[in-house]
Amino acid sequence: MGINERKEREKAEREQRIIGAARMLAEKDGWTAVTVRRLAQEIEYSQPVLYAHFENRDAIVGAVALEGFGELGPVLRASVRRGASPAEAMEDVAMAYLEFAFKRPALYEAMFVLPSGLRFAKSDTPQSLRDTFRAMMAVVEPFCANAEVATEAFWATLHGLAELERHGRIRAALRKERVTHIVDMLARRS
Amino acid sequence: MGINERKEREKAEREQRIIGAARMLAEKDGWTAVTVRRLAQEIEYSQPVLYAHFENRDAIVGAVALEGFGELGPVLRASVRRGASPAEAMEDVAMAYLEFAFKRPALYEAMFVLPSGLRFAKSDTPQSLRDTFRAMMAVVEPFCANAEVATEAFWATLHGLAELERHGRIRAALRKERVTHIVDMLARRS
DNA sequence: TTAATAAGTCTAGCAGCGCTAGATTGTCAC
DNA sequence: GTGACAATCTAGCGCTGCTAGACTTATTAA
Repeated sequence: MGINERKEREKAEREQRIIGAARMLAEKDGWTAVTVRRLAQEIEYSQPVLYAHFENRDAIVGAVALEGFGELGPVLRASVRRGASPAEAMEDVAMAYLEFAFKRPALYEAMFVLPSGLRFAKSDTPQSLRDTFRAMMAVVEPFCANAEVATEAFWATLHGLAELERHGRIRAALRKERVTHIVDMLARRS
Repeated sequence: MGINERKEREKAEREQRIIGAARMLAEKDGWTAVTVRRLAQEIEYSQPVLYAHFENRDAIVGAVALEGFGELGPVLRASVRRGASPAEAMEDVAMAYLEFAFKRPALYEAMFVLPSGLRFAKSDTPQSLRDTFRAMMAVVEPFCANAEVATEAFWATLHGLAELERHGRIRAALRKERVTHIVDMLARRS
C-alpha cells in the first residue's frame, strides 16, 4: 500500500517547507517576524495545519536549531587548515565558529539563545550537537588535562564573543585580535 | 514655584515604581510576564500613562538594565577578598559575576540579552557600564599586555558561561571547575 | 469669580499574536 | 452509493503593544 507512504512523504516535505520558511523569514526579518500565521501563508495552508507538525511555535524554532547543529559541526571540522599546528587549528575553529554565528545570526539565535524546547547535556542530546562539541574538544584537548571542562569553557568563550558582538557590546573590528589573544592564552605550554 | 518641582518629583517616583514593578515581575515570572497592561495595573494607572514615561516596552527593559549596571560594578569590586593575589582576585570577580547572573537572572537578561534600546561601546555608553568594564579590567590587567582586548575576551567568557549554563547547555555543577580552569589559563605567567 | 487654556488621565479600540473548537470538505472501503 | 474517517478550513478566544480621542482636573488670565 504505497498510498500511506506517499502521504508520509508529502507530510515530511511539508514539514521541511515549514522549517525552510521559518529559517528564511528569520534570516530576512528576524525571529519576531516568524509568526505561525505568516508561515501558514508561506506554505499555502491554513494555520492549524502547522500544529499537526509542531506542538507550538517553539518547536518550530527547535527544528531550525536542529538543522543548525547539523551544519555547525562539519563547518568547524572543515575549518582546520591542512597541516595546521594545534594552536592554528584552535584559531581556525574559533574563527569559523564566529563566522558561522555572524553569517547566520538567526540560525545561531535559534540554536543557542531562543527557547527551542531542546534538551542538552542529557541523554537525549541530539547527536549532531554532540558532534559539534567533539569538534571543539578536538582542538582543545592537546592543551588541557580535563578536556571536557576545558571545552565547555572554550565554547562559552566563543558563545560570549558571538553574543556580545552581536549586541554591540564589544567592538566587531577587534574580533580577530580577541581570538588571537584567547588562543595565545590557551595554547601556550604551561 | 514649588509646584512644578513637586510634579517632577511625583513623576520620577512613579517612573521608579514602574521600573520596580517591571523588575519584580520579571524576576518572579520571567520577562514574558512583564506586559504593559500588568505594569499599569501594578502602579494603579491606566496603560497610556506608561507611554508618557517610556517610549515603548523595550525602553522599560532598558531602564531595568541600567539599574543592573549600577549594581554589577560595585558587586564585582566588592567581591575581591582582602589580600587576594592577582589570580585570586580574578577568580573572585569571575565567580561574583556568575553569581550575579544566576541570583538575578531576569536583571541579567535585561542587561545583556534582551533588546533594551541601550547603546554600548559608543560615546553614550552609560557611566555605570564603563565602571563595570573597568572593574573587570582591573583583574585582567596584571596578566595581559593589551588590557582592553583581554578584558573584552574575559567578559565574553563570563557572559558565555552565564548564558550556556542558564540555558542548560553546560553542567551547572562544574561552574567552579570551569572558572578555575579559565583563571589558570589566564593567570599563569607566560 | 469666572472663562479659557493647558495638563493629566482614561476609555475604547486597532491590528496582530499563539492557539484551538467545531464545521466542512475530501478520500477511502464496502 | 453510502458511511466512516482523515484532512483541512473558518471563525474565534484571550492575549499583546500601542494610540486616538474623550474627558476631567488644574492653572492661568480677564
